[in-house]
Amino acid sequence: MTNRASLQDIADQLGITKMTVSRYFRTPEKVAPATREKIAQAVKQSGYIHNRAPALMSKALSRTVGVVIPSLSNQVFSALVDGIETITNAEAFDILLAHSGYDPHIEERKIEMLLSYQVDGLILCETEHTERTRTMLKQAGIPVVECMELPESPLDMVVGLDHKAAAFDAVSRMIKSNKRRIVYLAARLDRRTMLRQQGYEQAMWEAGLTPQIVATPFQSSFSQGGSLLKQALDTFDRLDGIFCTNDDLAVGAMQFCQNAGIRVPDDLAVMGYNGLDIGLTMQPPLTSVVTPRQAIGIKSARLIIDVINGKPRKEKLFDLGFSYTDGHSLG
Amino acid sequence: MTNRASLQDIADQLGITKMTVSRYFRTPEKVAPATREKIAQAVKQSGYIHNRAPALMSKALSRTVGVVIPSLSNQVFSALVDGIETITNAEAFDILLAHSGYDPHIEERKIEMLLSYQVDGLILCETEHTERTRTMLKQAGIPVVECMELPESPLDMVVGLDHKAAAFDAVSRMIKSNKRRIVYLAARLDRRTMLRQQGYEQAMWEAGLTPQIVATPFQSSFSQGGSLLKQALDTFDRLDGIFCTNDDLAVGAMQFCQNAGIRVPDDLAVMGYNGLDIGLTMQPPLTSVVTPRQAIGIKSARLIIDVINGKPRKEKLFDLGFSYTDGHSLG
DNA sequence: ATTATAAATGTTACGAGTAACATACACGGC
DNA sequence: GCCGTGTATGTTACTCGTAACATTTATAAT
Repeated sequence: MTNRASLQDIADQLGITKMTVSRYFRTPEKVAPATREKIAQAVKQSGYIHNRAPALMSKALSRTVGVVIPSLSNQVFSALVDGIETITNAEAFDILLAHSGYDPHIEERKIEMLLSYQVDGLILCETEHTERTRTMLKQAGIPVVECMELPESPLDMVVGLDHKAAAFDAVSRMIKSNKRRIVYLAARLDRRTMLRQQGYEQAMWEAGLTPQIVATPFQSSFSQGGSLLKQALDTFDRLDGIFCTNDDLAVGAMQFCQNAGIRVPDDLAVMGYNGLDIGLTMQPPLTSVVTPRQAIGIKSARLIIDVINGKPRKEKLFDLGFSYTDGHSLG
Repeated sequence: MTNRASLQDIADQLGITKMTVSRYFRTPEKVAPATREKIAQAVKQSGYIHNRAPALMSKALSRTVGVVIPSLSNQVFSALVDGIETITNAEAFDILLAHSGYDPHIEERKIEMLLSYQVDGLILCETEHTERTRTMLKQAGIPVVECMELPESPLDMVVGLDHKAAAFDAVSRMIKSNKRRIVYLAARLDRRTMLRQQGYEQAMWEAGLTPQIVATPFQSSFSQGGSLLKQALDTFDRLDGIFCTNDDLAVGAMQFCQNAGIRVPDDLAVMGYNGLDIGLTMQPPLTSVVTPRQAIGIKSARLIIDVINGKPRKEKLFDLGFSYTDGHSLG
C-alpha cells in the first residue's frame, strides 16, 4: 500500500549497497560488526519489514510449509499443528495455515492458494482429494504429507494410524468386558468415520454379534451425541454399549445417560475416540482411543523438512498407532 | 522447486504473448472467446498454478487479508473466521491464517510473517501488542481491525463488545435471581478475563456484596472448571452462585456438581460465557453470555475490504453487544 | 468506401531481494 | 616491500506477472 521501507532505503541512508543489508538479515556473520551495528540501528529506526515477494521469485526456498486442517475448533488438529510448529520453529521455517471444512473442493482452493505462495512443502489432514488437487500437487513437485490416516493411494508420504484397526481393538475390548449389544454412533460421515465403522463391524461379526449403526450426516456435537443415543435406545432393545466415533458424541451420550438415569458402565458401556480432556472429567471418566496427534505433527514436519533439505527417506509410510485414556466407562 | 509452468510457457505453446494469458485469468471477458478456449485447454493440460510472487512485487493489491487468532481449538474463533470468510469469499479475497497462542510475542512474529506476504489488511483478536507490533503496523499502512473486545488504545478499527458490561449484566441477573454469595471462576488470566472480573466486581459492589475470586493462570479446560469450583467450595462458605469466565469452566463445574450431588440452580446457580453448544446439552441447560462472534467476523472483514476499496468509514468503533443462551442454570 | 469506434492483442518497463561472481582492502609471514 | 589469504563489500543479472500504453484488427455508421 503505502511505500514501506526497502533494503535500498536503508542502504542509501548508510551509504552502502542493499546487498550488504540483505546479508545482514540472512548471514549476519558475513557482515563486519561495525556495519552490522549501523544497519541494526537503521533497520530499527525505519521499522523495516521483510518483503518476501522478490525472494519468492528467485528459485530459492521460501522456507514455508503449507498446512491444511479440516477444522479450526478441534483439539485434534490444534495438537497436530502444535507438533508441526515444534519442528518448523526449530528449523526456521514458517507455516501457512488454511482450513478446508472437511470439503475436498475447499481443500483444492486452499492448496492452490498455498502453492501460489510457493510453499516448499504441504501437510494435509485428509486423504480424499479432487482430481485437480492431485494434478496440481504432481506439477508442484514439492513434498507432501497426508497425515492422520493411512490412505489407499497416497500422494506422497503418509503419517498416521489405522483407524479401522483402532476401532476393531476398541470394540473388541468392549466385547471382552461382556458387552454384547453394542451400537456405533456416528456423525459427519467422512472417511475416518467410515473406517472406524468398518473396524467396529469386523469386531462385531468376528464375535458372532450383529453390528447396529445410528448415524447422522450432520456435524458432530455434544448435543448430537445425546440425540443419537436416544435414537439408538428407541430403535434397539437392551443396548449395553455404545462405540462413539468421537468424544463429542460420547460426552453428549454420557450426559444423556446421567439425565435419563442410565448407569455407566453397568447399564451401558461407553467408548469414545480421540481422548480429549473433557472425557476424563466425566463420572465415570470416559474410556477413549487416543490418537497420537502431536507425534503425528512432529513426524510430518520432520519428514517434509528432511526432504526439502535433500534427505529423502526410503520409507514413505509411518503408522504411529494408538492408545487409550485411563477411563472407567467400560465396566 | 521443479520448474512449474509459467504464463510464458503457455503463451509460447499457443503462439501468443503471456499478457493475453494473464488477462485470461484476471479479466477473461477481455479475451476473445476463441482464444479463451485455446488458453483454457493449454492451462488445463499444463496444470498451471498461479504464482503470486511477481504480482506481490507490483504495487497492486494482494487481495489477501491476514487473520491472527489466539487458538486453533476454540469455537469462538472458528465462528469468527467463518464470518470473515463469508465476506472475503464473496469479494474474491483470500485469507492467510496464523495463531498466536495468546502470546503477544508470537503474535508479533506472525504479524511480521503476514506483512512479509504483503497482506492488504489484518484482523487481530487481541488488544495487547508489543511495541514492535505497533511500530510495524504503523509502518505497514494497511487497515487493521482489532476484534472481540474494545481496547483502550486501538491501533485502527475495532469490532467487538464490552466484556465488562456483559459481565456486569450477567452477574446482575444472578443477583436478581436472589443469589448473593457468587464467586468468579477464572483461568488463563488474559485481558478479557480481567475485564469480566471487573464487571463482576462492579455488579457485586453495587449490590452491596463482596466479590470473591478463584483463579488459575493455567489454560482453561473442563477439568479445570471442576477443580476451581472445588477450591471455591472449600474456601468460601455457603456459595450460591458461580460466574465462570467461559463455558469450559462452567461445564466442568456443572459436572462436578452432578458428581457431588449439588443441585443446579437450587443449591448453586451457574453462569457461563460464550454460549457454546455443550452448555445447552447439560441438565439443566447452562445459561451463558453469547458473544456475536460470527457477526464480529463479518463486520471486521467488511470494514477491512471497504477501506481497501477506498471507502473508509468515519466511525472506527463498533460495539456489537451480547445476548444470552436460553438456559435454566440460574434459578 | 471511409472514417469513427471498439475489441483484441502486443510492447515495454517495472518491482526488490538474491545468487553468483568480482573487486577492494587488511593483515600476517617471509 | 611483496605475496597470499581471507574478509568485507560491490556489481550484474535474473525472476515473471502486471500496469500503462501502443498497435492492430474487426465492426459499425455515415
